[in-house]
Parts: sequence; structure tokens; C-alpha cells
Amino acid sequence: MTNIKNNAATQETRRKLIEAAGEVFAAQGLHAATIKEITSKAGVNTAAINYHFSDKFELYAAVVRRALDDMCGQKEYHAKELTGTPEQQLEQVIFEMLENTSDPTRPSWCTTILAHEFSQPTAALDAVVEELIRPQVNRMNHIIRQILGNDATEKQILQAALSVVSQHVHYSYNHQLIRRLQPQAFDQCTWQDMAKHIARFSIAGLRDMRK
Amino acid sequence: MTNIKNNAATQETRRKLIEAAGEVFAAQGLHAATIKEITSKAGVNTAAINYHFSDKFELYAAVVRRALDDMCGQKEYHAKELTGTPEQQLEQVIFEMLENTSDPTRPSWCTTILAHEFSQPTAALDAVVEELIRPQVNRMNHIIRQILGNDATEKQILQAALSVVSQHVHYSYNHQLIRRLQPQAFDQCTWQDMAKHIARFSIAGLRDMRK
Amino acid sequence: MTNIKNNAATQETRRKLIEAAGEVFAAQGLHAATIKEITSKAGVNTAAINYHFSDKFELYAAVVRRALDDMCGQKEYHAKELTGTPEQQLEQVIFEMLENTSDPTRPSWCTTILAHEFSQPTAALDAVVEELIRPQVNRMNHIIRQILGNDATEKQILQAALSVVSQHVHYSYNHQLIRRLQPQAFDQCTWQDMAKHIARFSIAGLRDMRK
Amino acid sequence: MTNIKNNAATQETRRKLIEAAGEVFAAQGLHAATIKEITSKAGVNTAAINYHFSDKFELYAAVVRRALDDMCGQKEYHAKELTGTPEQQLEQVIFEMLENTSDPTRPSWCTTILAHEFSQPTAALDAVVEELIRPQVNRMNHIIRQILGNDATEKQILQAALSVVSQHVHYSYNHQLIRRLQPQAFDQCTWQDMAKHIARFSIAGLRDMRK
DNA sequence: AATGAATGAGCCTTCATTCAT
DNA sequence: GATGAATGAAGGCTCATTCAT
Repeated sequence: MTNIKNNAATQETRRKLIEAAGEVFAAQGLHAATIKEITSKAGVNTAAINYHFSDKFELYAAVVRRALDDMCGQKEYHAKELTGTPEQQLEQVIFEMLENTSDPTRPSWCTTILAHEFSQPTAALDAVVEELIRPQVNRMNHIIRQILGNDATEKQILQAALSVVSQHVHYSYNHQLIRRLQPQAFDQCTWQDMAKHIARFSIAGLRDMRK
Repeated sequence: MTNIKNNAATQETRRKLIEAAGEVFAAQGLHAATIKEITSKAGVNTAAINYHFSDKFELYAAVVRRALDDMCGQKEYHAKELTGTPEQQLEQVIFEMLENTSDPTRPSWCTTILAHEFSQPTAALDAVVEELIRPQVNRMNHIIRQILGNDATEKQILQAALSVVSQHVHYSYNHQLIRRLQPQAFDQCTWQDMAKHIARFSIAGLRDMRK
Repeated sequence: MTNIKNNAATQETRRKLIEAAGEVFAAQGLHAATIKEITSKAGVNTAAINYHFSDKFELYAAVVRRALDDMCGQKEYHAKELTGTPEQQLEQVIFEMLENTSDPTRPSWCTTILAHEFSQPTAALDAVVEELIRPQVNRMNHIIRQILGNDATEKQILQAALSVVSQHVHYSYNHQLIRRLQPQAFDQCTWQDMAKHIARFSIAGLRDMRK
Repeated sequence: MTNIKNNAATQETRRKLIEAAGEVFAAQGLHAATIKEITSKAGVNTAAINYHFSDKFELYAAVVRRALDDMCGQKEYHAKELTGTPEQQLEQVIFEMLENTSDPTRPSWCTTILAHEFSQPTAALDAVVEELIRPQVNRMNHIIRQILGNDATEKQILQAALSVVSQHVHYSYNHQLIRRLQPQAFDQCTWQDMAKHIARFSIAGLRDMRK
């Protein structure tokens, strides 16, 4: 209440640092990223990281937390009511997932940072799993259970969910390799195209499981 | 009778180094892994890396190549003729892929290393992508083209191939995360179960694309 | 009053490093000299070289520049107007050169470093040859051109300049070898004696070239 | 007498090594030169140096010795009788010196190796000085004493000798820097031109000293 | 509150040398 | 006698961190 100005300046510096660190950590990874690159990109002093955060790793943790907030905090989509038949709901979810990882208004490093966490888990992974992934898994399983009917076993639901989600994950996280292998076809394919395809492909697969 | 060849010792040292490096790189990542940890795990001198490979990165490249070789290169199934209808061939290929990544004799670090490379390719992948991955892509595209028929566009073939392959990739490479989220269901599910499911799910999806 | 400027400490550290490096480089050569020896002699940390200069070689380059600066750069005689006939001017220049290299306040490693550079130039010399050596060459050539007259060819001027300058260079840079060969005669010979001799010897030679 | 063939092979290997080492040591200096570069240039195994010579330094010493032999052993010039007046003798000596350092039939590294020794004396320098330089100094002093007459003091003789010799030394050892500063004039100037110039310039200077 | 200067630990790499064959 | 493989010591350099201001 007293020294708001100072506090504001501090917050601003922290924000700049997280933003810069997000980009650098996304591009290089936790270890390969250097303090110098981050601070020079943020336009602050080398010692600022140790001053504002206490550690390089603490900064990283703050970045992960920020990515999480961006991914599931501000987006209201998982509060948004799904409507229509279960198959229509599945379509909506698939669209949301691809839209989310393709959203150009969100700092592009958020996805990458989280992908890093998946392949090289740090202490920050626990939060990611529980806060971000678990709810999505639950929602997906709920929809699939409705589509497959009450006879479906847990094993079947898992398999079905994996089949649906995997298409999103592979497309969204391995796009560099995919584009490299088949550049023309890949570049013709917007995320909307892909969402449509995944939805149709998946629903056909799910219907077949019901037989 | 056992190891008489002139450079048998060399080959053995290289093998030990790649093995140790695979584990360490998988656990720590390219940058965080240290030469010291690798060489002490391999039981050789620090300078051996520079002697046998010329670089830390060249060693990493050799590890990536070895992982891909193990995965799709030297196995004899590759020469094995695919038989039956295109759909049956697809089934065989899916089976092969999962069998291969689930082979318990293959070092467990292979999938981790490759998962990194797929999402964050380095120059090491460049060196082998054409040689090892491209042929598999071509084979898969060939089968899918047959299934979809001559009217299928390149874009459709890419989408279809991604849908099929993604199910394999996600299941094979994200074991740990999947088990963590749904331990019971996952442990009931052998790779054979999964192969059967992926084949059926995929064929249903592909058939739907033909309509 | 003494060292208040903000970066006075920095300048002081740089100075200490160059001083120490000069001694070590002169004694051991660029390659054989070690960072550790230099920094411990300067009383600073190993990383200081990378901080203040960026490289071992950049430090060496700074040493070479300092040696040349000391030799011909910052001294005020350079601004001092040469007076009298061209022959008198030559005398003054010869006197200046020997006075300068014989200046006991100048670090003794300067000549050694420069002797190396002259016979085996590195990139360090490239950086300063135009700035520091060229002007001296021009001044010398200008005087000699006046002495030899307008008929003199460029080749003659080069030969004449080499004859004059070589006497200075050999005397100033090969002290030790000369003294070793003829200690008594050498010790009788002050630099003033030598300057007088070189001037007379050279003027006689130049006059002969005019015939 | 018994195993000449082996001995011959050994001698041949030693010869190849010294030849290769001469080039590399001349180009890089004792410390910067690496065993690997020398052995690969000589086409022999890495261990050959430690086998034939016991040390890197012993190889260097052998190279210096070989350079010395080449410089003053095979050349009969300092046994060759000088003829004519003292001034004519001086001319002959100056020609010999420049011819010698410019002789294209002698491995070019000999001069450079010895130049290294001058600026970075090793244990091998003593031999160089006594065997190679001292005799030349004596001969030069003898000639100059004759030219200057009996009144000349030792100091004068030293000064005169330095003036003469310095022109040779500077031209022969610092030619890289000289060419860099004045390429056109330098390239017009053969060593014969230079020898002629130095002789004339020096004789004029010496005559002037007699007055 | 914030920073430029300095540090020490550790990493990758190189190199002369040795060992086993 | 000669060599390919392997080694240990040391060097240059980088980097996160701390200190003095």
C-alpha cells in the first residue's frame, strides 16, 4: 500500500524476465539456456535473476507456473459447458485442444515448455500433471464412456482415449519432424483441417468399437 | 574364437560408450549429461570419447543412430514380405512397430532419446532421418494409398498416416505418463492388445475416409 | 582523488592483466603461456581473462597493442615538429626510436613480444599494424624521399628505409644475443652512442645512393 | 654389419620424421606443433616419435641440429677463401649471407627454426650460437677491422658490424612484415638486388667512419 | 533496489605419452 | 621393430553465483 511504485517496478522486471526466460527455455531447454542470454533478452542485469528469483531453477519453475496459468487458468474452455451429443462434444474437445496449442495469441513457448516437462520431468511436473492433464483426461474419459456405452471396460476406454488424444499430441508436438518429412502436404494442412480429420477419424474408430 | 578381429577391442569400447551414453543422455538430456558420468559408467577414460567419436555431440549422434537402428533398421522384419490385402498389411506393420518398441531386449533409453529428438530435433537426427525414417514413412504411405484408393490426395494420405502412426508413437513413447495417470487400466493392456486395438481403430477410420 | 571513476577498478584489473601477460607471453610465447600463470601473477581469478578480454588470444592482442602503443603511439614526440634539413630530421627520428626502445620505464617484455610478432606475425599484429606502424613507415619514407631526391624509385626508398630501420631494430631487439657475443664492447656502448653512429652511418649510405 | 636393412629402415623413418617436424616446428613453433600433425605428415604412427626419439623435445633438438648441419656443415662457404680487397670481401660475405637464407634448395624451415631459437631460446641455443654465429661474427669483425684501419676501437668495430649485419637480419627474418607494409616495392626487390644495395650502403657508411 | 565486477567450480577438449599386441 | 588403442594430466573456457557499492 505504501511503496506501490517500487513494487510495480519489481513486478515489471519479474514479468520481463519470465517472458524472456520462457522463450529461451523453450528454445534451449533448462540446462542449455544461459542466464546471460535471458537477462540480455530481458534487458536487465545479470544479477537480476538471482535477485528477483533466487535461482536459475526458481526462475524456470516460475516460467512453468506461468505457462500452466496461461494454458488452463485464463482459458475458460474447460469451464465452458459442452453441448450436444457425446460425439459432438468430442468434436468440440478435439477442436479446443488443437486450437489451444495453435493459438497465436498465447506466447508460443508455453506449449514447448510443457513438452519439455513431459520428456524431461523436473520437480515442476507434478503440478503440470495434476492441474492441467488430469482434468482433461477425466473429461475425455467421460465423453468416451458415453460414446462407447455402459458395457465398455476401463481398458477399452483407456485405449479409445489414447487413440483420440495421441493424434492431437503427435500432430502438435512433433510437427517439426512431420513437416521435414512431408513439407508440401503438411503446409496445406491447417490445424482446423487437422481437427476436422481427427474428429471424423476418431468417431469412426469409436463407433467400430461399439460393435 | 570369440573376439579375434583386429579392432574387436575398439568395437567393444564403442559399444560400451554408446550404451552408457544412451542411458545418461536419456536421463539428463544432451546438454546436462556430462562426459565424466558417461565415461565412468562405461569404465573408460575421459579421452576415449574424443578418440572413438570426436565429440560429445558426435557421440550423441551415434546414440541417436543406434536408437533408430535398433528401432527400425537392422531387424529382419524389414525384409519380410508383407502379405494379404492392404488392410492386412497395415495390421502387420502396426504389429511390427509395437513389437519392436516393446522388445524387452532393446535398451530402454531408446524411446526416450527418440522422443526428445522427434519433438526437438538436433543435427543428430538430420544425419539419419533420410536413411532410417523416410523408408518407413514411404512404406506406410504406400499401404495407406492402397487402402484409400486412387482418389486420395497427398494431404489425405498424410492425415491418415499421422492418425495411424500417432497412436503407436504416443503409446510407445509416453508409457510413463500414461501409466501415471491410469495405472490399473494401463497395466491390463499388453502391447498385443494395443496393437490389435490400434489396427481395428485405424482401419475403421480409414474406411470412413473412403466414403 | 586517486581512483574514483566508476570503472577505475576495471581499468586497474585490465592493466594488471596486461602487465602480467606481457611478461609471461614474452617468456613462454603465445602458446606455451598458460592462463593460470598469467592470472596468478596478476593476482586475479582465472575467469577474469574471459571477463575483461574474451579470450586468451584477445589478451595477447591487447598485449601486442600495448607494446606498440608504448613504443610509438602515445609518446608526445610524435606530435613534436621535426625541424631542420631532411638529414637533421632523420637524425631526430633515429634518436627518438632508440630513446624510446631504451626507455627504462617501459616494460622489458615489449621488445620481446614485438620481435616475435615481427618475425612471425599473428592476427594480433594485423589489428594494429595499420594504425601504429604504418604512420611511422610513412614518416620515414617521407624523410628519405627528401634526402634521395625526386629521382628515387619506390624500390630505392624501400631499400634505404630498410637499411636505416634495420639498424635500430637489430640493436634494440637483439640486445641479449649481441651482449652474449661481445659483452665488453656492447656495454661500452650507450644507446646515445648507438643513435649517433646509426645516424652518421645511414646518412653516409644515403648520400652515396644519390650519386 | 649384420642387420643393415633394419637399420636403414630406421634411419629412413628418422629422416622422414625430422623433415616433417622441421616444417611443422617452423610453422607453429615448438609448443604449438603437435605430434599428430608431424606424424601424419611423415606418414608414420603416433608412437613413432616416442619410439625413435624419446621425446617431443628430443625430436626438436634433432631438428635444430639438422638445421645447423645444413646451414654450416654442408655449405663450404665459410671455408672458401675470400679474395680481393677487404671491401670486396665484405661484398662477398654479404652476398653469401643473403644467398644462404634465400637458397631455395635448402629446406626452407632451417632459417625459421633458427629464428625461433633466437627469439625463444631453448637448450639448443648454445650450440647454435657457438657453432653457427660466433664464426661468422669473427669473420665479419676481421674484415671490418681491415676496412676501418688499425685505429678503430672495439666499440667502433662492434657498431660497424651491427650496422652491416642488421640489414641482412632485418631483411631476411622480418620479410613477412616488410612485404605486408610495402608489397609492390618489396616484390620488385630480389635478394640479389638487396645484397647489392646492402653492400654499397655499408661500404659508404664504413668509409665515412674512417674520416 | 539494483548492478557491474569478480569468482570458483566444472566441463569439454587436447595432447604427449604409454601399453598391449 | 612397430603400431593402434587407451590414458591422465592439464588447458581454455563457460556459467551460475556472489560481492561491494
